[in-house]
Amino acid sequence: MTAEQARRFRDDVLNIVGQIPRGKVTTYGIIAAWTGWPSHSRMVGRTLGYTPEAAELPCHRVVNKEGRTAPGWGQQRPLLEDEGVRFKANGRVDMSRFLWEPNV
DNA sequence: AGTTTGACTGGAG
DNA sequence: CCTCCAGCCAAAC
Repeated sequence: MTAEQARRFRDDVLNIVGQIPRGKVTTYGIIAAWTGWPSHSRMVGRTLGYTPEAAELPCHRVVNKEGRTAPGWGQQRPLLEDEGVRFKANGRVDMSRFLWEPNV
């Protein structure tokens, strides 16, 4: 991955996160696939955690594919519940109802 | 330049 | 439900 590609990847990730509607969530894998780098789901998480601009975005609306919130970020669940996202008894987001995917 | 590290995923036990 | 492992791969050590 060249520096140029890395920059576009980061920009795409941030752009997508900014488009997640209130009350919806999406996954690292979906974002990675949409950028054209489907095997970079871990890079999506890294980008959100280490890029300052991510703080301006609703990055709490990004969860893993099983609907689990980010480790070490206890505020994420309350933030989601405040905007209507329901969690199942097992502590995971009800993905069948709240998953959002980017429009092509 | 080699090793470790994850805001991941999928499968095994 | 849990943990562990393999594959993943750029970034941080």
